[in-house]
Amino acid sequence: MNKYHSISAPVIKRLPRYYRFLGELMEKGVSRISSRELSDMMGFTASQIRQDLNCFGGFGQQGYGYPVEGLHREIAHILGLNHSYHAILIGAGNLGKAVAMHMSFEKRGFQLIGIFDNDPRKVGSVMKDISVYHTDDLEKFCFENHTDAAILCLPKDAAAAIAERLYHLGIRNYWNFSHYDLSISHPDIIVENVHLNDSLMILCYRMTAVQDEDN
Amino acid sequence: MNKYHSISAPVIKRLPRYYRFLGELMEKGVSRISSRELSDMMGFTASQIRQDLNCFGGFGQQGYGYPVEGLHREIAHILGLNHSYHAILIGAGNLGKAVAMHMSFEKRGFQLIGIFDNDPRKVGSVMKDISVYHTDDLEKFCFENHTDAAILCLPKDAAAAIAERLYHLGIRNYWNFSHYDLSISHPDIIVENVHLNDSLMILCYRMTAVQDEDN
DNA sequence: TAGATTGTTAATCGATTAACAATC
DNA sequence: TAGATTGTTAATCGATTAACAATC
Repeated sequence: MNKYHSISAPVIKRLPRYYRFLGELMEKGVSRISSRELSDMMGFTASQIRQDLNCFGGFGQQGYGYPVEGLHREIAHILGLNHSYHAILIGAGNLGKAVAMHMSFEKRGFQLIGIFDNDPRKVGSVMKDISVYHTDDLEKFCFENHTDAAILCLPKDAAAAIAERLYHLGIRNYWNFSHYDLSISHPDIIVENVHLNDSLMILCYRMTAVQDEDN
Repeated sequence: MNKYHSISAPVIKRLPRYYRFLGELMEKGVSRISSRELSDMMGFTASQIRQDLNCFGGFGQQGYGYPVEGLHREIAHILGLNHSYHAILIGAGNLGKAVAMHMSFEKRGFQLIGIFDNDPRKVGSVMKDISVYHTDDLEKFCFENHTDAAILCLPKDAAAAIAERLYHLGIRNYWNFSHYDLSISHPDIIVENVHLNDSLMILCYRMTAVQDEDN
């Protein structure tokens, strides 16, 4: 059984933010911090910060606060950043290329081990030391290389078919940039979605809502 | 006063998803749908769907359901997708290029009117019919062109200084891909964050949590 | 009219905030 | 010891779900 049994989604979503702020504090040479000070920095209440951290253990010390470096390390461990999950990326278009080049996978618990595309002009090239293979070779590659997760950077129509093949290959973890809804067909998979369109529409809504207010 | 006064964040976040599913139903030629059927498709409860929609008005009909096309159009309007907000994009690296090329801004209430970068090799080029300018010309451009929003696709260190300049130019709406926390300094701005690192870490957490469970 | 399904109120559930005793 | 701040329980707040009357 997971030692952090059934942590609620809102708490988990805040963990990376804690991790980020603690990292910044470390860079600034701050060695200890109280929930109150963190609260001022981050915009969460001090109470919430203490509640969140206590889901995982008592990392602080009464009358003193939290040790910045220790807490940073603890959260890294909670997030599982010490892992090196093998990930493949499907779709080497603009978005796939950006994800491959831009992300520090190693710092986030992953290692990118292969990139796939069905454009013959891209196949055989190398991005960030990683070879681009043809999607036809997906099965071959996955038999030869243990693969933990797939990153989907392809259009919706292509995503459905590829997802089916990946599932069949035993891959159960997905970072999904496509607009295809993975979790509908297979309930036993873990999907983290990045829906850029949704995000942009939410910005549009908020801009519009404020404008209406002014009238 | 906004006619959709104080809609809660969870409801707003679900709107783009409704919009997406209704669009798919339209493509399939479905003309009406009940909250129950939508519930099965989308994984929300029927009750929640009815509650959500009723925040904005009674779009359904008892005994019949919701008209797919009408509801789709209504949600587009609620989201403000009929607008054409002028947006500029700062940072034409891999990520910025992907965002510029990949997104259908027009369908999401925006129009991309300029791209900025400080790399002289990029300045003067054209991406998707949009010119790339030097960041030095930001002020000049914004004086000459009405600008509603800025898309930040640059590294954290650069983001802080640029954000300050943009704020000074009167830009209050941001789609932020950088790891710089905009909202801290200026509380009067609207920021929609896309934190890819956070998203990847959450995937890592969930993969790790499941693994621990198995032991 | 009878069946279906919404709109809406009431009940439940969960997350956040407040308060304070424990303790460094 | 006195002051500060955590860990934790209790109170509040808000979101989701259930139920059902209204009505197409």
